[in-house]
Amino acid sequence: MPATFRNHLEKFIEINDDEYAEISTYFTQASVRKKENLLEEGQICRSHFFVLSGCLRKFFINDKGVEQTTEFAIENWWITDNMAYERQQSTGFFIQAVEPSEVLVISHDAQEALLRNVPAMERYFRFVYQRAYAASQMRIKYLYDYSREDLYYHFHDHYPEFVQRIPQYLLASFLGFTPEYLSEIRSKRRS
Amino acid sequence: MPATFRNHLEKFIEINDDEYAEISTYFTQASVRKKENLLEEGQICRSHFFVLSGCLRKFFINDKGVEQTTEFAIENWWITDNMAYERQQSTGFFIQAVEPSEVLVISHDAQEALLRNVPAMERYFRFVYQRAYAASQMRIKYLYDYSREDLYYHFHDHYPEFVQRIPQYLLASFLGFTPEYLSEIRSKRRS
DNA sequence: CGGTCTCTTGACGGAGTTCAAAGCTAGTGG
DNA sequence: CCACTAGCTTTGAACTCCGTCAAGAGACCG
Repeated sequence: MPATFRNHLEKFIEINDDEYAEISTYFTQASVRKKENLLEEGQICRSHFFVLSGCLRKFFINDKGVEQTTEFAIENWWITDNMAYERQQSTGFFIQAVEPSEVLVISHDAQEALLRNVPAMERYFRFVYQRAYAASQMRIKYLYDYSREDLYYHFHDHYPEFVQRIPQYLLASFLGFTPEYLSEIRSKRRS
Repeated sequence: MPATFRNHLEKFIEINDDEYAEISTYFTQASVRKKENLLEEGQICRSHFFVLSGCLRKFFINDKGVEQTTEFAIENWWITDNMAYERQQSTGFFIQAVEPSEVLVISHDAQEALLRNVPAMERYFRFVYQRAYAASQMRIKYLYDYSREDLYYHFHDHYPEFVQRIPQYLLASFLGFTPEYLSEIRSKRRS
């Protein structure tokens, strides 16, 4: 496994060479092409993905047949359908590469074993979920607090490099409105 | 500390009497009256609350001066402003008792020490945050997928005892719309 | 170059908000 | 135990944000 993952782990926990060697045995690595799916609606959600490079998104298809993006994952983020993963049930989501990406993959069984056998990883994942939960709570606050227009400007100012990186229609999908309305917002400020 | 907390812990981890005795030393217990605040906007968020009985809610006040409820916590749920708690920063939220409640309180410092000294609690909190994160993700999905009316019926069918328990205007606030609109929705079905 | 994918523009419609006022309910004190 | 008040819920009218639909203009890739 690439050194970037070890560096990432060491931001949270201390590990020695032996431990890292053991941790490595639980993961596999995969390359995904743009638009390739790592998870599809109806499948059992067996894997948890860690993004080494590139960008993934999670989306579902609503009753009008429109893709609704609920999450992006870039370098050093974990992504899966956590509810379906935890219960090993079928998912309502797709996980797709927005860019060509490199990911680490761990199966649910492997993750359980890893947590049992390497206690430091309990601590690591406690941090990961704690931060993810806190971020998710703030996201919910913004969804309540901001208008669609405000959401766009907030995201635009907070993650400018991200707005550069992904197409507008995915950004609109993530922010919960239509590409047409995003276009309207952008034209307002230009004038 | 009441046995209900030990029962709750033992759904996730195994602990013996000595461990439970140690765990107990990190917590204090508090009674809160209806409408009493456990946290107020502008304060440093120092505590994490576990609800033994009763019901708490978390809300913020938006730019129009309206209270927006983002979360309820009933028996066996944890609640705090996780982002502010983690960073020991000032919060933008209030946490208030909806009903007379009994809570366990742990400070940030105490929680850190507890996690260091009782490894089983790393595992416990990993579970807690993992589930909370998964639930939060599903909540976000619903916010994207459902109309306000659908949100009401979804909540109504999924947590009927909860709809009984809390006043309508808090439910409207939690679902992200006005009491007037909730009233309109309800009158539709009655006819 | 040709075709498909992405972004823009404008007209119209509908879900949900705002404001105001009146009815209802529940807690409180006398 | 009743009466009063404050807080909660309902109703209706006007308004706004944002979605839908349709059509055109760029832009990217083979």
